[in-house]
Amino acid sequence: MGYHKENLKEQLVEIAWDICNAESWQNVNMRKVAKKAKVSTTAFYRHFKKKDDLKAELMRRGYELINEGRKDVDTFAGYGAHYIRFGLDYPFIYDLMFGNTDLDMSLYPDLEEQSNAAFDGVLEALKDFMPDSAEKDTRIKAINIWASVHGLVGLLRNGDSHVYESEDLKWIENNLEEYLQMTTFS
Amino acid sequence: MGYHKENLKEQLVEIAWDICNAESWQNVNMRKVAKKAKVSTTAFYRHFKKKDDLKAELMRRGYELINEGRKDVDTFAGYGAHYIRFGLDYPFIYDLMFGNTDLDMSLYPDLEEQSNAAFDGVLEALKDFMPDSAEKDTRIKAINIWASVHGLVGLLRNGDSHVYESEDLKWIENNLEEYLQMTTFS
DNA sequence: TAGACTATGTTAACTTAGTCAACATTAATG
DNA sequence: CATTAATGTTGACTAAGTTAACATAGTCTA
Repeated sequence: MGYHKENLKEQLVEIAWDICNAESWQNVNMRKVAKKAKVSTTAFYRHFKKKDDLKAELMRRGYELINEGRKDVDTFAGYGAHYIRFGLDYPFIYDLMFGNTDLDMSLYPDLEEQSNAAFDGVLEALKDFMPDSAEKDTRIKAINIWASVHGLVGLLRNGDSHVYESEDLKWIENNLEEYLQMTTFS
Repeated sequence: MGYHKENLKEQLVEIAWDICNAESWQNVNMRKVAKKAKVSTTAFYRHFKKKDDLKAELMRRGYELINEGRKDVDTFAGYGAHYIRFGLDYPFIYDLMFGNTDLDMSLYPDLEEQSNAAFDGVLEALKDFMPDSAEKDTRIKAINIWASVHGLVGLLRNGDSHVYESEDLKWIENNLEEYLQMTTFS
């Protein structure tokens, strides 16, 4: 309980992650985070330059988590399902990662790296899956899959509208692999 | 130049639209909007309950714009391209509409209506396009298209990453219809 | 080991932004 | 014309990000 904390930076990130994960990034603010860590509001600024740095770090960890998890996946559809489940399991972290255009990723190389790794994963897996396909076709396909996976998460999360809340979305959610087969390799 | 303005509410919305469209919603704030309209900061509150109401109105207009435009489209792929182009032509309005989970649409029925209309459009068009398909398959397909269209806009906008900024994205952007044919009806 | 340099925390305060309350003025209505 | 409703303004409050000045702890070297 000294004046200096054990590993404050890590603590702050974890607290912020927890709040963001539970309540969305909008509910993460310096004063709240600091209070939970039992330090002054501004202690944060000894470890980060600005709040955006914290955001970037949360995003980076999100990608890291996705990238780790996918090592266990073998089928391609299972792969897509893995991404979708991440979006459903960590909805607010997911928002931060993909619903966000205002952060300049090039300012955060570590983040950019994880982000690229995530997409590369799709591409590699797809190459294995359809080895005979022309290089370009494979890449276009990968883009399409990436795109539709992310779009789908959005739909699955917004069950409020007339059309989406139909049986269909529930069916899709419970049959992700089959859905991906259907739509990707029809 | 009286104390009362001609149609202040409309003016405020238009100013906000312009700022948002040019610089993103983050750069829209009451003081700036009020200044451009040459009224006091708080005049806004005579016409809206809170800032979110303004956001909802911009979103609603975005959907309206999309829904109007699609009446001119006939081919199905052209239809998808129409959505994608909207995302590219009005990137920040698009962000507001689709990169946003924190607004409870059910609080804004007019907005919800336009939003539903947008999705219904996809569904109807698809039914026309593949009339022989089973009802459910059509709906699933519509969801997939909706999802991938939105995901694609995100990719097309983030040309910063290694993988995305490849030729592929440029090719897709210039050949939206072909891309949609390729990936949707392969 | 003393002194000095660096890292890490704290306090107070500044700034921007959303919003409200009290008051002022114009418009509308009986 | 008098009252009321609508619309604007001023001033102020609050929340939140951030900075500057100061304080303490840890480290490293003479």
